[in-house]
Formats: sequence, C-alpha cells, structure tokens
Amino acid sequence: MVTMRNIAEQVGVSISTVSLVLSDKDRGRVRSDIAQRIRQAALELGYQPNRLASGLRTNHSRIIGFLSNEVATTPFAGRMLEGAQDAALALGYMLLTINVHDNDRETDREITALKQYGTDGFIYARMFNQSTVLPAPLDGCRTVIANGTDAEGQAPSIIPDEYHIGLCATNHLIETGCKRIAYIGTVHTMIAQSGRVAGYLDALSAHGIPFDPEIMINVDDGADAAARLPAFFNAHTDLDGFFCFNDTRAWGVYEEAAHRGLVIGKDIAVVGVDNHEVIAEAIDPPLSSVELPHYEMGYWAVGKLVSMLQGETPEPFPCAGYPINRAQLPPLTDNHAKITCQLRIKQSWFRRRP
Amino acid sequence: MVTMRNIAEQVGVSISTVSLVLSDKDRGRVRSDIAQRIRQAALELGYQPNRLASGLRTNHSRIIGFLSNEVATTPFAGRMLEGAQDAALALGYMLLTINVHDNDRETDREITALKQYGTDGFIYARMFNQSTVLPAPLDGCRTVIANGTDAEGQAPSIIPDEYHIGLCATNHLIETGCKRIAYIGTVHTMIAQSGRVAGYLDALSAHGIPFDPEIMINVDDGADAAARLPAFFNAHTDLDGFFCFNDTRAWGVYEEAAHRGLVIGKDIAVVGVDNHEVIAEAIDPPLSSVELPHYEMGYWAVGKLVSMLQGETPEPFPCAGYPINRAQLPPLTDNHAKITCQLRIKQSWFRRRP
DNA sequence: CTGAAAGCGCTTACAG
DNA sequence: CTGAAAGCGCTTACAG
Repeated sequence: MVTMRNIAEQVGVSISTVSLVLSDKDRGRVRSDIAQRIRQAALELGYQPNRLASGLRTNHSRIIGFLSNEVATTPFAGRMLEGAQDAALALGYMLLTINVHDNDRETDREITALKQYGTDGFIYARMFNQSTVLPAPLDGCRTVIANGTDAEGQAPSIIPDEYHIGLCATNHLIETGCKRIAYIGTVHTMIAQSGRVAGYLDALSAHGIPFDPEIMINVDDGADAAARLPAFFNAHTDLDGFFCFNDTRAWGVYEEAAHRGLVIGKDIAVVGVDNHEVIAEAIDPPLSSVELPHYEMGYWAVGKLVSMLQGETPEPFPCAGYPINRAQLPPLTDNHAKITCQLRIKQSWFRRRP
Repeated sequence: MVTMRNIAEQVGVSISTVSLVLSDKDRGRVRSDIAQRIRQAALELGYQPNRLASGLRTNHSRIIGFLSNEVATTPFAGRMLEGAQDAALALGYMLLTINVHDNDRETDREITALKQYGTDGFIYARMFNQSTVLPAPLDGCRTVIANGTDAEGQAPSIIPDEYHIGLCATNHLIETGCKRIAYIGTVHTMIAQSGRVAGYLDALSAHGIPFDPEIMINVDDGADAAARLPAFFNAHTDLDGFFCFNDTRAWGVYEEAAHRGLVIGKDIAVVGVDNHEVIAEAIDPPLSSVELPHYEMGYWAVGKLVSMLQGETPEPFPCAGYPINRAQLPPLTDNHAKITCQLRIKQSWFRRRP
C-alpha cells in the first residue's frame, strides 16, 4: 500500500508537506514546484488515501449510513439506494447500507454497529411516503429522510408532490377526452392518497367536471380489487377514465376491463402510479403511469446531508445512473422538499369513440 | 464518545489491559475479577469499539464491499443484498455497497474508492447466473461471486442448481398428470437455460415421455412471446404443461391461455422460474414457480468470504431476514457451490379433465 | 498478571 | 515556505 510516507521519501520532503498538498491546502504554504512534484509522485505511485486513518484523525469518515426497509422486496428501494450511491460517490462519500425492519429491536443494534464505523450521517429511506419517528439511536445524528417526513419536524426530508401527481394524472385523463374518471384507491390511510385525491378533485373542478363520490372506490389489495371491481363496473357503465393509486389497482382495472372486452387506450384510459415495470410493460397496450422519483429522492437526500455535514451547499454534482433533470430537483436549501413526478405516457390516450 | 481510555481510568487499569479483556484475549493473562470489572464498566458506559481505529491498527476493517449491478431495477439484487447483510451483521462485518455497471470505466473508480476504506474482501453479485470476469481492481482481493462463476476458476462462487430446477419443475408437472410439456425459453445463450433444459429432458426420459423438440420454443422477450405463442398454441393443441424460463414467458403463456379460455390449474399447468411476486400473485389463480435462492446466495457468499478472511469456518450464524433452511445451504468448504431451489406451489395442479 | 511503549496513516497546530 | 511533534483510538509484542 502506498502511503504519504512513500511519497515524502521519493520527493524528499516531510509527510506534513505531502499531506498539505494532497488535501489541497498548499496555496501560499508550499512552493508550487514542490507541490507539483508531490502530485506527480502521488499519481505515479498510484497513491490512494487511507480513509480509515484520515477518518480517525479528523473524526470525519466520509461514510454515510443508508437505512432502508424493503430493499429485498421491491425495486423501489433499490432505486433510492442507487440515487444515493451516485450522489455519495460524486461527493466523495461511501454508503454503508443497512436493511432495517420496522419496530424491530434488531434495528437499534444495527444502527449502533453502523456508528462504530464513524458514520458522518444517515439517510433514512422509507418505502412509502409516511410520517416517521426516527429510531432512538439516531438521536443527535445528522439524518435526512427520503420518501417520508419527520414526525418531530426536525430532520430534513424529501417527498413526492402527491398533490401534483393527482392533479397531473387527472388533467391528463381529462385532456385525452375522459368525462367520467374513477378513482381506485386504498382503504389504508396514507399521506400519498390524501394528496393525490386532493389533486384529483381540483383537476375535476378546474375543468367543470362534477365530483361524484360514487365513482371513488378504495380496495384493500389485489384480491379485494378483483372481488369488488366487477360490481363497480356494473354500477357505473359510463366510466371512461381510471386514476389508480398504484399498480395493484391498475392491474385490477386491467383484468376487469379485459373480462368485459374493454380495450385500454380505446374504450377506457388508465393511469396508475409507480407501476412495477414488469406489469406496466406486460400489459398490451402498456399502462401509463406516474413515475415516483425514487432515484431522485435518494440523490437529493445525500446532497442535502453532505451540505449539512460540510456547512455549505455542494457544487452541482454528476449522477451516473439515471439521466435526471437537475433543474427539477428542489434546492438543497429546502428543509422539507417536495419533488414533482413525471407522467410516463406509454401510449396515445386519444380516445376514438365509434 | 466512550473510549478504552475512559474504561481504563474508571477501573484503574491500563488501556492495554482493557484492550486485552474486551477483545477476549484475557484468558490466563488478566485476573478474572479485574476482567469482570472491565466488562462491567464497558457495559455501563455503553462502550462501542471504534472500528476505524482498530481497522487502522490491525489492517482488518471488518468491512466487506458488496458489488452488484441492477439493485435499482429488480428486487432480486435486493434479496442478495439482504442475505449478505444479515450474514455480515451476524459475523460482525459491515457492507459497503456499490452498484456497478458492466463494462463501465466508472466501475474501476468505484472499486478503488471502496478499497480506500480498507475493505477486507468483496462479494461480486451477478444478476443472472453467468461466467464472470472479475474487474481488474479486484485482482489480489479476496472475492466471492454470488450467482455466477469465475471465468478464471479462481474466486469461490455459488450458483443455483439449474439442472435441479429443470428436473424438479418438470417432475412436478408430470406428477400432476401432464403428458405434453412444453418448454418456453429464451433465445439468449444462458447457463441457466442449458442446465434447466437438461433437467427437463432427464425428467421426461425418466418417466418414459418422449422428447419432442417441436414443443420447445425460445422467445426474445415479452413482445416476442406475445407474437409467437398464438401460432405455437395453434400448432400444438394437445399441450397440457408449460415449463417457463422466467416470469416474462410465464406471463406470455398466461395471456395466450386467457385468450383461448384455458384455465391455468385446470386445463393447463404452468411453472415459471423466479416470478416477480407481483405478477405471480396478480394472476388468478396464481402461478407456481421455482424460487431462485437470492437471499441464500448472498448469505452464503458472506459466510464463505469471512471464512477465507479468518482462515476458519465460522460457527453457524443467525439470519434475520428470511427463515432459511441452513441444512440446505452448501457447506462453506465448497469452492464452487450449487444450491437447490424451492418449488413454490401456489395451487393444486391436480388436473380434472372432464 | 499488568503496564509502558511503539505504531497503524493521517492531520494540524506550532515552531522555525 | 517547511518540518518535527502530537495525537485520533486501538493492538501487540515486550519488559517487568
């Protein structure tokens, strides 16, 4: 392993000087020709700083703890993780990831273990937009919540703009000609749903479409959707648009429509939120959906955390994974940011009634 | 932060003695009553060893680099990650995760960054069972490959037993009464496919069912399946069982069957491999599938790596996530292990012909 | 059985 | 402008 000592010996200066130069603190302190030779030698020898050593000394490990649940079961957690990783790498940090289980005493043990590595701060990534109480061992640690908000209002956070999702999905259905737009939701109380429904209502109202509570239905899960949608379709034969809380519900609509010989994109229009790729694509024609910005939330959260750690907002930093639109990200100065979501249109929704 | 110095002061011994005791090297070296008091003090003060410091000193960071691609797009990578994390935590290690992109020069930079943290070893997790050339920066690093094999035959590895998958899926179809079992595969050359087909052929032959190459079809993707399966069904109206390479193909069969009014579980039986949960469950009745052991591969790989790092095989260690059957895992002494896969039967395949 | 000392690789006042 | 020295928290021969 190449150390500063090796460089110092080769160039014929002290380790202090090498350290000064390699951490870019040499301006006006080290003669520029010597600095030059040090950098050159570092390059030639392939010097890589030992982060363990510098972390020990400075008490800054450049390690960020990434806590999530459900990495194992959905691809969405993975997207947040990838966004966080891209940002971390660009900013010179590394991610130690832990999969936590809600309400599990294991979690505390795992966070404690994480702290042994001198973690500078934490990202607490949630599987769905929810008000969140941070685990106790995180008290006093710099933490940013991704896809959720701090119940105590302290930790900075980023969430999708749920209202905008409802507004834009419904607007889109209206613009393609839908007049009777059902909302297929969940029976569970979720922040995401109230925001989206508010957007749905405002979109209807802005277009002078009367709101009919009869064509909103909340189901428990896929099985419940399958059980209850037939009667729902029977009761409302004039429905031409469906705004679905998620892919499970969009799937239920697809299935029921198929049974009735209704063609999506012709007889009815469907927009779901955050479909599993594999389902959205499998359906022919593919479902449209509003894409939740998981990657972007992970990416923003790390940028936010680093700006807290370093006391300044980092310069714009590259991202390797998705081509994100940086202009669309909230500024890192926001403490409780909302991010808008992309409507991903998989087909033309222009409706051709006979 | 509580350090050994604090404990030493409180108990009135030297730091050396504290270190000896807390790293369990005190047998016959420290009076047991003093050892007792040291442990007690550590507990009371909530001492947590600083891994940066011990890592710097011993050159063992207890950090494992977990390299995977595709964490962001499939839940399978997440399962490997979770298995690896559970094993790491149980063995006192931590995972630094990096999402690498194949044939990307970024990868080298990222691995180099990882090494700056004194990573003890690496897990190289592959998205599908494939022969793998390790990235150059991993040369000379302890590395275990999960879900793939080393093209050079050096690095230990674990893969699913593909032959057993084909054998057991086909046997299952035969046992439920199928006589004409189609294989729906992929046009792409994959280790997984050749193994599974070998199992399929052997199962047929063991039951005296003649092999008919006409009822094997390889498709490119979902769209290709949708395009070609109608003709395939037309040409072979006597098919009663389908062994599908993966969920995309099982989905194609499901769609075509639905168009024809064939009921899965009654008219035809279908087994796919490693269905996306969301698709397998959405289909009514749900598809059966052979579950790929992603969690177990990640779990085993870390155990293997740790046994290499420590020069001894670790005691059986707990796992927090899935309830895995440890007896089913290959021994850690294997260098190129195969792991059998579970057939997950979602419904009775007993066929009731009129 | 116990402690003083050296050292892992780095950073940072401080002295020259 | 440059270097000697101290120290981050730990481990490990070594001396007593």
